[in-house]
Amino acid sequence: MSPALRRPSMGDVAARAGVSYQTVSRVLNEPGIVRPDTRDRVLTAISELGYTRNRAARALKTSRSSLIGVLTDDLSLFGPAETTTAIETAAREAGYSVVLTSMPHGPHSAHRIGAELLGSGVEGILVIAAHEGMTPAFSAVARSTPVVAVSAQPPHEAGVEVVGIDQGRGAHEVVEHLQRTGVRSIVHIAGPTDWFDARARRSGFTAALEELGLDGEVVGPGDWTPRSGYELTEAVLRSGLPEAIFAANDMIAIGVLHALHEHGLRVPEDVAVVGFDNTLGAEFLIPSLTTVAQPFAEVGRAALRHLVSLLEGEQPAPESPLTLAPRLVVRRSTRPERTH
Amino acid sequence: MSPALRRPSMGDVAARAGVSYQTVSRVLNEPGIVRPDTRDRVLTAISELGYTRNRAARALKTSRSSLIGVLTDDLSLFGPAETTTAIETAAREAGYSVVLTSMPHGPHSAHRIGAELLGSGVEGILVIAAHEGMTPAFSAVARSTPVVAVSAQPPHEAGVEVVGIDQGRGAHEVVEHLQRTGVRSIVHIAGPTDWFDARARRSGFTAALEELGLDGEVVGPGDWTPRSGYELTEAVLRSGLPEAIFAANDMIAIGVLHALHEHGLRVPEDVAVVGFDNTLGAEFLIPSLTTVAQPFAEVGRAALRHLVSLLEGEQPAPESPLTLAPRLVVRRSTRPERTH
DNA sequence: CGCTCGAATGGTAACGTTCACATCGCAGAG
DNA sequence: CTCTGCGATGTGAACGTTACCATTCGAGCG
Repeated sequence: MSPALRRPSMGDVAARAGVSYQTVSRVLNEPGIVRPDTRDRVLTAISELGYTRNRAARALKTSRSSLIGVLTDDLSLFGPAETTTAIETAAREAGYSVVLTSMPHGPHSAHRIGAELLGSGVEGILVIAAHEGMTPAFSAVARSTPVVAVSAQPPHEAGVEVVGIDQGRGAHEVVEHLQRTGVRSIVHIAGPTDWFDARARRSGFTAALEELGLDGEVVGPGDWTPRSGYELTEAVLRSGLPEAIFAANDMIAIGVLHALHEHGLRVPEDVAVVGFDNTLGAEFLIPSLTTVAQPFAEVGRAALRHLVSLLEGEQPAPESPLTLAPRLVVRRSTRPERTH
Repeated sequence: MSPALRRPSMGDVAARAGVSYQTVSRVLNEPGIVRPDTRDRVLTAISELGYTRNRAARALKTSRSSLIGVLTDDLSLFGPAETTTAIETAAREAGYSVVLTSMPHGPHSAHRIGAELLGSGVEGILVIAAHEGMTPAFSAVARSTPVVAVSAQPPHEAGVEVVGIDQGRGAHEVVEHLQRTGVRSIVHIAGPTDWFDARARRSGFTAALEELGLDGEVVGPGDWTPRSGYELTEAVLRSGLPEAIFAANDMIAIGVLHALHEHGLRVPEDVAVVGFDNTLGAEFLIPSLTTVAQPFAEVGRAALRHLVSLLEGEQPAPESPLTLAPRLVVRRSTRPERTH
C-alpha cells in the first residue's frame, strides 16, 4: 500500500489536483474542453507524480491496443531490416508500438504464428518480404484484422493489401543498362521461386530480354546467400562464358564475383555483374557493384501509413502510391554505356 | 450486439459449456485443478467459438503485460539483427511478445525513447549494442523496470545488467593468429569510441600487443561503414605499408580490402586483413576474410533468459554464463600460420 | 429577478479478466 | 447417521481507464 510500490493512477493525480479522475481523463484526451487553470493544476500533478496512463486499462476500455504487428521473414537480410526500422519509426510517430515477430522457417508455422500475433492484441499486421508460404495464413488472419503486405506481389490475394517496390521495373532497367554497354546475352541467377520479389525480378528479366531482343537464360534458384551465387556461377562457367550475370540480389552477386575471381576472369572486362538491393558494402566490393537501390525505408513508411489509414477508418489515403520505383546504381562491375 | 461483431469473452464460453466464467479461467490457468470432463466441455466450447483471452484485460488485472521491449541501435547491422531475431524467437517460446524500438541517432533522444518504451507497458527491456549515449537514460529507466543490456561492457552501470560477448578475447585471438603468421606489427582501425564493443576490441588489441611483444597502432575511429574503412586505409597507406590491418568489423574490412586492391596491393601477401563479426558474405569477399565469429544468436537467447528470470523472480539463473566467447575464423586474407 | 442554456465538472457503469472467498457435494471417520 | 474435510465450482470485487449521463454554476435574456 506504500505509494512508492504502486504506479500512480488517475485517482492519485485527481486527488493531488483537487479534481475528479474524470477530469484528469479529459485533460489527457480532450484538453480543449477543460478550463485552463484546472488543466494546469492537473498537468502539474501529473508531472509531479510522474504519472503515465495504464496502457492495459486503456486498451481494455477502448478495445484499441495501439499495437501493430510486424511479421518478417529474415531480419538479417538487408531489405527487411531497413524496412522494419522505417516502419518502427513511423509507427512511433503515429502513436503505435511495434510488436515484432520473425517468421521461423518451416512449412506450416505461418498459420500458428499469425494466430499468435493476432492473439497478442495487435490492431493490424504488416507482413514484410512475403513469400508464397505465408499467403494462405494471412488471408485467414486478414478476416479479423487489417493486413498489409510489403511485397512485390501486385495481385491482391484475398483481403491482403500490398505495398511494394516495382521489382520488374528494376530488372528491366538492369537489362537496358547491360544492353547499352554492348551486352547481347545475359544469365540471370534467380532467387527462391516461392519469394514474390524473386519471381517479379525473374519475370521482369525475361520480359525485358524479349522486348529488347536479347539472348539470355535463367539459372538457379539460389537461396539469397553468397554460397548459392558461388555454386551456381561454377555451374554456369562449366557450360561456357556468359557476357553478363544478373544476380537476384547483392549477396548472390558477392558469390558470383568470388567465383569469377577464382577462375581468373576479370569483371567487367570478361563478364559483367549486376546485383540487386544496394546492400551496405556493395559500393566497396571488388569491383564496386552495379546494382539496383530499393527504397526500403520509403516502402516501410508507405505501408505503415496505409495500415494506419485502414485502422483509423480514413479513406485509403489516395496520395500515397502503393508501388514505388527502384533506382539503378551504375558502378564498376559493368562496362560503361556506349554513347552512340 | 450481434455475436459476430464482438469477440467472444469468457462469459460466452462459460455459457456454452454450462459452467461459470471462473471455471473457464481455471481451465486456462490451472487445468489440473478442474475435473477432466468439465475441462473437455470448456475446451470444446473454446475451440468452437474461436475464443482467445483478451490480453488487455489480463494485463490490467495481473499487471503483467507479457511484453518485452527490445531497444536496438541499428537493425541493419548484422549483429543486432541476428540478436534481435534470436531474442524474439526465445521470447515467443517463453510466452512473451517483443516490442521493438530502434534508437534514432541523436544526442538526447535516449531518455525520451526509454520513457516511451516504458510507457508502452513492457515488463522489462533489452538493450542491444549499447553505446555510451544510452547509459544514463537506461540507468534511469532501470529504476522502474528490469533492464538487461547486450553489450561488451563488463562493469555494471547502475542497475543495468549486462550479457555480452568477450570482445577483448576476440581481439586477443586475432593478434595471436597474426603473430603466428609471422606478423610483427599491426594497425587496428577502431570503431566509434562511444560504442562499448569498439572500445573493448580496441583495448583487447592494445593489451594483446603488449602481452605478445608486438608493434602496433590504432587509427580511426571509423563509423562501422565500408567507406570509413576505405578512407582510413588510404590515410594509413600514405604513411607507409603496414604488415597487417585489423578492422573493427567486417564492413570496415570491406573498405580496407577495396582500398588495398586499388593500390595494387595483394592480400595477404603484402598486407594481411582481419575483420570482426563474420557477416554473411565475409567468406566470399576477395579474398575470403579472416574474421571473428560472434555468437549473436546465443547472446540474444542468454540475455532473454536472464531478463525472464529477473521478471519471474527466480534466482538469477546461475547456469547461464553472462559472457560468451567469440571464435576466430581463419580464411584467406591472412597468411597460413607457421608450424614451428 | 426568474428562467433557460451551455460550459465545466462529477458520478456511475462497464470493458474482460483474475483473486479471494464462499458454497456445494461427497467421501470417510467417529 | 452426523460431522469433518477436501476437491470442485460459483460469486463478488477489483484492476485503471473511458463512455455516458447527471449535476452544478454562472451568464444572458425577457
